[in-house]
Amino acid sequence: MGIIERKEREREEMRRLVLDAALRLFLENGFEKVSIRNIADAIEYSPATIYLYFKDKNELLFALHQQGFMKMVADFQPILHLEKPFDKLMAMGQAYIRFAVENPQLFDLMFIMTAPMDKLDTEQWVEGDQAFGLLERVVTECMDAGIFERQSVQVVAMMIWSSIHGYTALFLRKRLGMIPECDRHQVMEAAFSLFCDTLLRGLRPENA
Amino acid sequence: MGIIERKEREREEMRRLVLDAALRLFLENGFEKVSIRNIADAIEYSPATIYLYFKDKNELLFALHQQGFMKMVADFQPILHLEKPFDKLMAMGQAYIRFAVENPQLFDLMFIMTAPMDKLDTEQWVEGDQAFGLLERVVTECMDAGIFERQSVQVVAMMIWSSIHGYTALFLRKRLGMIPECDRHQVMEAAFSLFCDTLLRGLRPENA
DNA sequence: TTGTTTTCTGAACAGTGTTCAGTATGTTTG
DNA sequence: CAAACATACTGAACACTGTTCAGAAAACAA
Repeated sequence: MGIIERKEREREEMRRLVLDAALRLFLENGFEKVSIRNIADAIEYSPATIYLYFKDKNELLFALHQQGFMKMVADFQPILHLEKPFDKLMAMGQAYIRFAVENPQLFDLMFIMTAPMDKLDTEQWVEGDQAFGLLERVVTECMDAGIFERQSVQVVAMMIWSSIHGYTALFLRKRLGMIPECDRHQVMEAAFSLFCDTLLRGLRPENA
Repeated sequence: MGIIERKEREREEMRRLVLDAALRLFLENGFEKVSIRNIADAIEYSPATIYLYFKDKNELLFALHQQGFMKMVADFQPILHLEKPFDKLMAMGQAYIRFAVENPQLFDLMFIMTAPMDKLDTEQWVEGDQAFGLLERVVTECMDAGIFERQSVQVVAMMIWSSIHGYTALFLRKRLGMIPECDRHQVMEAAFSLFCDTLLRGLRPENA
């Protein structure tokens, strides 16, 4: 009786249909301007149907947030094959920023919007955990290579992630109005590069 | 003819009445759950009346965002009288984080939400400019005191602000799920303190 | 073909931001 | 003082939103 398996498959296809349409609309029009009714129209179903496959809008957003993480992890993959640990670290920072600039809506969903996070609350955030794990691994490599002084990997990774995230969050939410439009890109790059230098100098072992 | 002046004053009082009620409701119930109608009910006016004093909801949010900056600048005032420049810098960082934790709604409005920012767009963001100026001044003092190597004040200030902002933004938007609840506070503090040390070591003049 | 289960939908509910004609109030002028 | 004007306010409506649910339609089982 493969019939229940086919049903399961059809169910998954329907979820995909909804998610693909939703993502397309979100990327086209931004989040504020896309409603359940819009998505339903796009796939030619009734709005009520969507609620047969997603508990509510937040669950739909959370599914897209997961998709965003899959894309991000895929984007990061090539970096992990670089040789020098510190180059890896810098490349990851740049990739993070680039991901945010090129996929602002996804990034928003992944790291800024509250909505998709409301459903899990105190529960473990596996997507974030996985991505953070990547960073921790590279930090560990930097320590193993003697580039960073040995100390809590978690704390160092946290500091680095926060710093990179800060730039991107402020940029995406248009909080860089104090820097003239024309200089902005330059200042951002300079600040990133300064951060890398500062890390290198500030975290290196004392006897180096 | 002080009559038009009185009208002007009454107009300002009405704006205050709306803003005070709005802020109270926002702090009580969060942003998502407060509507123009709620605010109108609270001050016992019709919803339409609010539109005589604010162009739309975004303008109201922007006014509250300004109020948030006034509070923040006031909170920062005592710090500016500290003696050692680097102590000032650290105190500012801590004050920024503390402000965010103690006034999450205001902070949201000031630095995260897109809504209040939509109205000015490319225009100058005077509130942010002013606050950023405070930071730039302290960074300059650190350079003058020989604690930091001389370089672009703007870039250094940018780097520091971004880093501190990163922590708070991730924390407020519940993106620290990979750190167990119990350790979180500890890790955050450790990361902040590590950042201060890293700055000190990474930005000090070469010959020191 | 009948009965049962699953999948879907129209219509409604309670809410949102916003507009506007019309009323009520306050101010100025003849 | 009364008429004319200006300002302040509101009820009702518009076009939306997320969400629910009784009942129609389709798919499956006997």
